[in-house]
Amino acid sequence: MLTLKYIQENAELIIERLKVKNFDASAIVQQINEENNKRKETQLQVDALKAEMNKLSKEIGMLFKDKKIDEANAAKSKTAELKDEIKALDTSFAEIDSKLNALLVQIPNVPHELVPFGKTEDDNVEIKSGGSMPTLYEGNQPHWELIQKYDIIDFELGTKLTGAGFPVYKGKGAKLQRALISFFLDEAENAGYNEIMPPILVNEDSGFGTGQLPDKEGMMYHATVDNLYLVPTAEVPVTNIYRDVILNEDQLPVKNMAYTPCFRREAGSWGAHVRGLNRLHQFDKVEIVQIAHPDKSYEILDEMVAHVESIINKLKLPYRIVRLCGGDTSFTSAMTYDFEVYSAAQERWLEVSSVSNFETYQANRLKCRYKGKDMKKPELAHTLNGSALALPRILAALLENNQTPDGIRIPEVLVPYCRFDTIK
RNA sequence: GGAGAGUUGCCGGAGUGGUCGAACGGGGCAGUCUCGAAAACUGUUGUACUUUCGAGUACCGGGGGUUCGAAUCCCUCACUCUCCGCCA
Repeated sequence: MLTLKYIQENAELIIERLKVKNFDASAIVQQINEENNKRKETQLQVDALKAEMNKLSKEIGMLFKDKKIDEANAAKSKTAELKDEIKALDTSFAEIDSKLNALLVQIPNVPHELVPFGKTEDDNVEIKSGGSMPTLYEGNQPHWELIQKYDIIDFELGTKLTGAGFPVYKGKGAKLQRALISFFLDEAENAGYNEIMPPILVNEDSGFGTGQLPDKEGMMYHATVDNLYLVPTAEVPVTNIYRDVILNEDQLPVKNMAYTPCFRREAGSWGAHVRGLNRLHQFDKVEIVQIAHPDKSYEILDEMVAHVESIINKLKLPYRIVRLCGGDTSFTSAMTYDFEVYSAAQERWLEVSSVSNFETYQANRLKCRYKGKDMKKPELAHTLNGSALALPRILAALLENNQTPDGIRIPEVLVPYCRFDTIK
């Protein structure tokens, strides 16, 4: 969420910029100002009363010490009224405070000035493309047919064991998953990221810290007996490592990566565009996460984009990078780049990575701060994350784009990991 | 799952009803000394909100309660440790 201070100092700018996200913030900003004024007023009163109470209590203590019991008891009787007043004001302060908080979490992150206006993905701006389009042979097939043909991924078996959207990877399909995960982790390691293997169940506080809770509760699987949530992305546990942490300025940037399975309930529709591997309830992903100095975060965003691009290049997939328009940029993000790879048999672009700078928006919820030598107070850090990469759609594109009448060719970089070069 | 003991600042650790945001030790930072360093000595060292910029308020695992007054007493939840049980 945005900080109160920032909202107060930049109300006009926020309202103007959020139009890019098609969000009218004017009413909420006004309500926030009103609540905040009430809050200040109440705090002023309650603090004064408490100060008086503290003073009285000390005096009573002294009187008892001096054995002036009667005087002490007289003073005691005076406190009752004060106590009631304090209690009442404390209650209304808490109410105002939670109202204010509820308002604050409703304002999306302010988009960066480069984020274009727009409502849907059609308004995203392509900033780069690369790789060469494959020309497939006559009779090529989409991946959902290929996986059956070579018996490497079994959706029906997954349905038997769990339900729709939980595929079973078999034989070379399973090995290919393992190979991709190892390859992605090694690439991230070479780029200076520290490997983390986090829990894949998280508590409520963590869900709140990265913004999945309270609003997007429906996206996560909930283990209700223990009140834990299955992670929708490694971003949640890995970013929450820094919840309530004050880092030293010289520790920045913190570069972590993690492989986890990801679980998404995805209540949305199921149709032609979400066939096969295009949308799953459980999938694998390697995530890169950075905690950055505010002055460096956009430089770092570019670095992260370059990292993802290098991986896709090594896999020799045709891709394009788009800067998301306001309408497509998520609630919490200030700027997001999406990577799409071309799926030749489906003849469409598949989103395989999303790299975002959240600036201080997540950090404010997390209370993730840094402090430098010459700083009086800690400041909020910037958080960034990106998929590097999500497996299923990469796999779909690899299978489709590399199919030949004699089988599916494995990209060279993966062969040492797979220890086979063709799926026949 | 059963029984018991705990949770205090950057770390260790004292504090069982009042002057405690908290002894003492370590660490960090600044200074003295030194060509420099070490040692020694001196000082300093949490976060948040409010502020008429003097200060005020809150925080000793979380929440609630008792009391004029709670780190300290009570309730509750979470976590940690020890023993028993179970177990990859």
